[in-house]
Amino acid sequence: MPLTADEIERSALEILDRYGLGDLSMRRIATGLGVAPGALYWHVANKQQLLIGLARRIVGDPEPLDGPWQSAVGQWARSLRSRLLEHRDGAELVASAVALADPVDADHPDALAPAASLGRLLVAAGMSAGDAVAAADTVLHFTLGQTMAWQSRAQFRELGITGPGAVSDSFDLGLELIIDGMQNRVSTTQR
Amino acid sequence: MPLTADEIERSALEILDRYGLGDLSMRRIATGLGVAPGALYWHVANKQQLLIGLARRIVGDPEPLDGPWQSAVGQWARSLRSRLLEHRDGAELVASAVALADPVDADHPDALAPAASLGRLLVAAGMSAGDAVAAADTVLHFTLGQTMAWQSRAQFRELGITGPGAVSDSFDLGLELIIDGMQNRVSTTQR
DNA sequence: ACCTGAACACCGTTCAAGT
DNA sequence: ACCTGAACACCGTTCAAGT
Repeated sequence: MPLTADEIERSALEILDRYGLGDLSMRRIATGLGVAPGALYWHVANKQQLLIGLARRIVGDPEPLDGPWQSAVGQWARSLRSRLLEHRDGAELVASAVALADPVDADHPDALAPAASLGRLLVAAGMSAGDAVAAADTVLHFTLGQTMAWQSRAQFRELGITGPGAVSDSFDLGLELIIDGMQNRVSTTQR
Repeated sequence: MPLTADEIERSALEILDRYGLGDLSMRRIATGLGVAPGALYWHVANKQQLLIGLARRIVGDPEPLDGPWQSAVGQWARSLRSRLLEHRDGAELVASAVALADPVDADHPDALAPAASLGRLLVAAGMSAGDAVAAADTVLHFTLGQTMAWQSRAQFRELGITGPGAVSDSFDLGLELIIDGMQNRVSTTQR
């Protein structure tokens, strides 16, 4: 039976997890599927689009967020972070896909815009639309960047290039700091 | 007269600015210098190290920061941002170099750690060492991520793939939000 | 010491031709 | 409709051999 885009993406994710982003080539995916390299291009436009598809899979659907907005923001960020950490080079892949897929707004529901749900939550909590977008972007970029650095350090450690001993994980500290900063926007804007 | 590492880096920066990160290959740099590809490897360990060197050049030396800490933090971030925007794909290049060069701490003064000076400033302003590292990292990752997304959107726009009209620049909003969040850490820790 | 020539082991992508 | 074979135009890196 014929190849499908879904099969290609699943196979690509396996290579990513086992060998890393640097070894994720179209030719390797094709070999893994027992197919000629050119065959992939019947199902997938090009490598960039394939990577965006992988990023979408890694990020997944937004969790339902409950409780007061402060803890919902924390939940959102920690959930994104843990999804990124489930795959080798997950943060790096998603960070560049977010930039590439960027036309990120409203009318383009297909965009890779994980912060959209967070933005809506912040509006519901009392933020202006502009502040909510900026605040959601802040949490998103912080999470992607911090996780990317953390993950690449972790991979160095696995290779024994230990560098400085356990760099304490400052993710939660940074996250709280951002949530604190949001407080003003919510209470200021609320009537 | 012989080639130097400095010459190679300068030549690489020109290619970056004119053709972008995707076209920045060792072979192209060599051609630009009128030299065989292998010649570069006498002066530079490999492409990764060369990219880290470029990132160091782009980031440059820390500006002297003055005034109250709140405005110094703003200065720091805006200065980093404008340096990233001076080069095509500057944010993307520096973001990945920061992750790659990571063993980022103390004893390794050669690391690409632009947030170090910011961390010292925050300690001087009254933060604990741990909070200062986390806060500086937050500003750094936010700045890299936001600028990377902004820059790639800007490049799409140049190609006419306009996507959504002028997405308003939420950099300053996000930055203020983070600075607000820092306030608590400074005043809480201060005696 | 510094560089060339030439090779090795790869890439992404296209496209006629087959089934 | 879906895939193969084969090509095109590239990569990063190594290393004997030259000067």
